[in-house]
Amino acid sequence: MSKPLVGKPRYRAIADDIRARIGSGSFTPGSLLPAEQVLCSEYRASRGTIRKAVSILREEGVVATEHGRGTSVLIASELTSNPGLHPGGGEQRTIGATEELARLFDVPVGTRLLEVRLIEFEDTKVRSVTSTFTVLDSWPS
Amino acid sequence: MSKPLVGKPRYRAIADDIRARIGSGSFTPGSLLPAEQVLCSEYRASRGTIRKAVSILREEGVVATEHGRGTSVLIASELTSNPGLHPGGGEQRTIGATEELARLFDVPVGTRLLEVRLIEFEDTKVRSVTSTFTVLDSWPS
DNA sequence: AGAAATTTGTCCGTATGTATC
DNA sequence: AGATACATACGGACAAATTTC
Repeated sequence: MSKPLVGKPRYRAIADDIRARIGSGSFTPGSLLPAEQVLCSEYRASRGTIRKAVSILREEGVVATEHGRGTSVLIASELTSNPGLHPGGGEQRTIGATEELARLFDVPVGTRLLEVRLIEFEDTKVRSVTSTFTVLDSWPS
Repeated sequence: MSKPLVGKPRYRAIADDIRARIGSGSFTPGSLLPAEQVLCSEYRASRGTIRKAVSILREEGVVATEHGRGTSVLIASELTSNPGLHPGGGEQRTIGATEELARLFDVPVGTRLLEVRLIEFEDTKVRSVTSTFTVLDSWPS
């Protein structure tokens, strides 16, 4: 771990750590994350805290969870080179379809989507944010 | 209440009920939702379940929560006439800024945003989804 | 087919911390 | 300072879906 863990909630620190492990290749796309019980032991945290951490990554489209099966890693080391969604940062990235987007596209949750983001500025202030999503391929297969 | 509450988790049934109460005008924009403790009593549910229900409405941009203050209603009976985000449904709605959008716009979470959604079809299949967000006004003041 | 083990989902209760009024 | 209200974290229990044997 070797994380400060100060100033932010444990569930967020854990989410950051898991995200980093995905980015570094410790967890590879298509594979399953360790079970919640295992993560509880590893991080010495309760299941609720672990589930909250994983839910963050799920929201980000980094992983997708299936009842009774486990949580799959969706994206790879793109994470490290992925500039994210900050103003002035990169303008596109791949994500796993969230529940809402999956419903719109009528594809399974976790389907890889390309997000292209356009940010319109007014001076230094953000005036509008536009995101366009398209399906890249299907997932799991 | 008088709800079936079957086939869906209690936290979702409760979220649906609160959303309906907002839509019907029982809870008006700008006012605070009853405290979590009160909702616990009303729905005879644990605090975790109530918090999960409220978090759904927060994700939807229907309400915004402030630590130590309470949860404010953001939108009004638009809810009932608001077609939402289904393909073929309406194309715009107002939401409260989620954490990510708030960061991009550099405004407080819950700031009212206008979302305009454009859905491109290929035959009957959705090819792309584009959402544009702009700031409507500030919140709380 | 079916039983058992695994894994995530839901729900409860409690305690403590932190922000606001 | 005190009261109120949300945030975080723990623990336990059972249900539901999947996989494995």
